[in-house]
Amino acid sequence: MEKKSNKSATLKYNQIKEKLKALILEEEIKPGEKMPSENVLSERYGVSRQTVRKAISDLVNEGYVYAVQGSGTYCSDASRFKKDSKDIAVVMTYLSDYIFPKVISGIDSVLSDNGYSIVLKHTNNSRTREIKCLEELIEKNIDGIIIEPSKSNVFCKHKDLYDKLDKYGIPYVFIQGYYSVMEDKPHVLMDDEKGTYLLTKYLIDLGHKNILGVFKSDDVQGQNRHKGYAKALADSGIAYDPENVIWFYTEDRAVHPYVNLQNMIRSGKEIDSIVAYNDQIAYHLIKALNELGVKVPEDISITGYDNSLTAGSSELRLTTITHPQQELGKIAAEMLLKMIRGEAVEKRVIIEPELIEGNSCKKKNK
Amino acid sequence: MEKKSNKSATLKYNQIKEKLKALILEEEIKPGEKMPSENVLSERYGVSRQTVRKAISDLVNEGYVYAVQGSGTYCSDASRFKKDSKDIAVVMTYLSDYIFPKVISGIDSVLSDNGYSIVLKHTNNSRTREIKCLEELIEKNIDGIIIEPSKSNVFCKHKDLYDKLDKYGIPYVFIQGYYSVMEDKPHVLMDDEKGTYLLTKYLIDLGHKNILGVFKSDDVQGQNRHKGYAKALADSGIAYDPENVIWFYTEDRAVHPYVNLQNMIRSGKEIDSIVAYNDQIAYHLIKALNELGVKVPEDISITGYDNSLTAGSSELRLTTITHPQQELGKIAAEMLLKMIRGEAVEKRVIIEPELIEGNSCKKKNK
DNA sequence: AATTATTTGTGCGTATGTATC
DNA sequence: AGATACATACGCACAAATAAT
Repeated sequence: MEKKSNKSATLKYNQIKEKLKALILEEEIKPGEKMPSENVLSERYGVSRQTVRKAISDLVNEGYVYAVQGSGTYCSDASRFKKDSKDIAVVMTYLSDYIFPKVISGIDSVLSDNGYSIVLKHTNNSRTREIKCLEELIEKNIDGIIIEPSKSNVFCKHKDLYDKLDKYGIPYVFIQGYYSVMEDKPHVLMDDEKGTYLLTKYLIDLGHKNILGVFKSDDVQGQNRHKGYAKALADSGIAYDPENVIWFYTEDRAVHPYVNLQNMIRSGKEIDSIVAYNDQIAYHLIKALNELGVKVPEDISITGYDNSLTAGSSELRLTTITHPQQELGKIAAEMLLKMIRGEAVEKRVIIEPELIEGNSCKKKNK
Repeated sequence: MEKKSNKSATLKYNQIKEKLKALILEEEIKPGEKMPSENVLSERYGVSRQTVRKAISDLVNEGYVYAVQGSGTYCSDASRFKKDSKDIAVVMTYLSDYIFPKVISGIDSVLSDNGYSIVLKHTNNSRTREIKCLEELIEKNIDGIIIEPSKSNVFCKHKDLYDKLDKYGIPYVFIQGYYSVMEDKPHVLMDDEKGTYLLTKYLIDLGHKNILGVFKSDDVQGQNRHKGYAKALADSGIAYDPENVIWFYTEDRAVHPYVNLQNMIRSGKEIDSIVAYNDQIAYHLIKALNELGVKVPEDISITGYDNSLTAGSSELRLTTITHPQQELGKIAAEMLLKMIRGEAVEKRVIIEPELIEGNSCKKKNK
């Protein structure tokens, strides 16, 4: 082995190859810049043009340079070096049966037709896992990324990874949320604030005053849905009461809102309606209420969010907000394709929410 | 574009390259076998040795052959050619929110931990699209495939593609169904027959006699669920009546069962219960019944299949069969990993069904 | 164990083709 | 149109590794 490498160092074409490689690695010649011509090199190093060609041919195969007939040999820039993999990564927080399937099928409907495959990843809404995912994807040969940020309310500490993506020319689109430090990066999202505004207003119009809000605290969606709730109250002249809001973390979602609500009911707190973070939580809360003998919508009205209910035949249909998940996936995929093609895209696409009336809310008779 | 490809075909070294490549692909020269020497080739094709060398050099770079100085040039064996991509393809029929999310998260839970990524594909349950998918995947560098066969009841006409996978050493596992011509290939499935057997028996035990069966005709699941239904009737001494079965095709699923059932009811046909192909169809049928003023379970009992209901808080809970989709995904992924490692696996894993009692069925009072 | 033929690898020379600027 | 640069193609000589004698 050592003998071989010693020997290989004495080969003329290897010597030239190493010299050229050094020029590139030390950035004497920068990406996109022209290399010296074959004739120049053969004269400079006193070897035949064939020998120079062999050295360059190796460098081409290794991806350091590329040759254009009639023009010259050029130092590779990352994008030229990279050959299209026709793979696009989709990084979601959860692979649950909640909104993920519709988003992914929206994405797929656009990408399949354009010959792309989807590489699926998920982060469990954990920052650590998101970092691991991105690192893996950078290793791979990926043409672009559609990513749902994890815990998007917490400050983004891994901007360097996104900078790396920029450097490597790998385009990416955020969906459902975005990191505030990168608000100039393309993102597609719902107007979450407006959604809960509509719901809360709807409840107020039905005569409700003691409206409980249940929101997730660790993503922008939760923050925005809370804002819409508060704004609707303010606009209707109802005082905002922090005691009327239950905050929960992703990790808590299975027990915290459930238990808190039951405690409130048991303590005799006056609540006539609930604006829930999403449909899943709403159903969860309904269960908690039913357990205590409180009927929905007779005793308490409740609203959801995302219109995730598959079974429209179920007797209790939540009043909720359409979350055109498929549309969201489509738009994100189309933006990414444009970016791959080098076309310009809008930095921010906001999808308007629409209220879907179910039978989970009732006019308050006072 | 065309000009370019025409030109490249006239180049001598490309001609020789293609001839050699053909020898390898048609297995005239098998992996590990010696290629003709440069001098032999130069004489055989009437070109200079340098030209032959250029052709071979390209083949070396592309991985088809490798050269040993002083000895000769040899045909690569597949394992030498292929480097692990750490990608596994999952080919599903639909990316719906039905059973897909759970299966995929089961698969992911195993593969992520082992450093693999999922490449997601779907076939829309179309044979043509399945073929296109497989061809795309063969082009890519994939370590293995988990595939849900499309319309698995129809005879498999594309076995050659699976043979190609075998030849390339790409392992694959079928889930949810399998092609009968390849029953020796690993597959993981539910005991669908037993599932409907349990459901039908359950209805019979509640006193039902006129049990309508609604089944999908173009996959093995549908066939097997029908078998279980028929067997339960036979075991209980109830005559099987073809008039009591509605068959539908994938394409029809949205209207055919719905309309047919309504026609039956309108015509006054006596039906006291329904065994539906799956939960989705069951909910569909419930809607059809409600539209005609028929109540479930008061007037007609109904069973589903797959236990897909997310909202356990809905008032009508289907009596259904657990479809441990996550488990299914896990098992398939574990099998595939073993196959990649070259370990032996069971050819057939069958997951036992279990009845989940809801409130969609009622004891018949006669 | 040494020799020899074979085979690939290195290096150079020349001529012509073809794309680019 | 012409100069320049890379691409193809053939030729030769010798080196280095291998395999068979």
